[in-house]
Amino acid sequence: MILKRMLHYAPDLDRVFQALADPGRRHMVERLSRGPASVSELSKPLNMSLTAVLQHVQVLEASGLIRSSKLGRTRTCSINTTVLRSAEGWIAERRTMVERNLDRLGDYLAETADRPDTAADPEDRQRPMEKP
Amino acid sequence: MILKRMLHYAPDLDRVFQALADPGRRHMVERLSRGPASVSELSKPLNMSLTAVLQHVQVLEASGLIRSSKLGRTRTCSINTTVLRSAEGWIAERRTMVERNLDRLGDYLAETADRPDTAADPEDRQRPMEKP
DNA sequence: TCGATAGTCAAGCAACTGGTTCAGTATGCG
DNA sequence: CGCATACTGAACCAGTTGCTTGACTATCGA
Repeated sequence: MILKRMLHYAPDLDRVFQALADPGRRHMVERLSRGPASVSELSKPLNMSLTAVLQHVQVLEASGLIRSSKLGRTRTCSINTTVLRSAEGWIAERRTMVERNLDRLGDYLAETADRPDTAADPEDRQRPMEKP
Repeated sequence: MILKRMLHYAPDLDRVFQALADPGRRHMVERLSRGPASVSELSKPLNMSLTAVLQHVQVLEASGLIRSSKLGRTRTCSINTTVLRSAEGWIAERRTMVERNLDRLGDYLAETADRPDTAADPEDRQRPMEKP
């Protein structure tokens, strides 16, 4: 087992989310999630110059989302699941935190309710301060 | 602010990931994941003008990640878990796709291996085309 | 060897971003 | 009332992004 770098490396979420914010780049990630591909393969469905596609590849690679290596004249790109997982993890942590707090609020409301005619749908608890 | 109704909307991943790409905005999301907050509360740890914070709030709200409503003179922001979940879902789908394909590749390699001295660490299968 | 293929580099450009300041408006409170 | 709070709007500005074109290098295959 190779324990090289990135064992406890803080992935650069700025760059990762920035990379995912472009539809063309998401398209590339989607394509690469089905297996490795060359730069020109990635460019085919994308209606832009190869130069532009290469720039997107560089953005994705700088974010760590993909890796690439050149063999002969073709550069082959593939996805790095680690970074994908860490972006997913950041969102998941915040989401579960929100849900946990909403549940607690729900419990609190249930406990202190004298008149139980209040809303019970958890989604409705997201705007708890809208009425005077 | 942006009162656009997005009821059965396809969440705009461009805007969502773009919103998450800024550390200040992620800080706000993190804060809001612990409960609703006003704009000036959000601004406190952020070392920038209130105007700037408000602009970030507008970006987050346009992405659907947060909602806000004004009561008296204070605007209270809260997180929308739905959009958070859809961003998480997009990443998760790609990640599981990658992992599924890596597993299939692993199985294939295991089946066709005459000499079983090849690497077994799944992470190493991410660069499968580096040899002629 | 020659031409097609695959990528790379550099420069330029319009649009977008993330901040600022200044000048408001509306509300809460003593 | 009068002052502080909390936000809002408009204008401006430097830096970044997402492309483009044109010139160039390197490799593959007949």
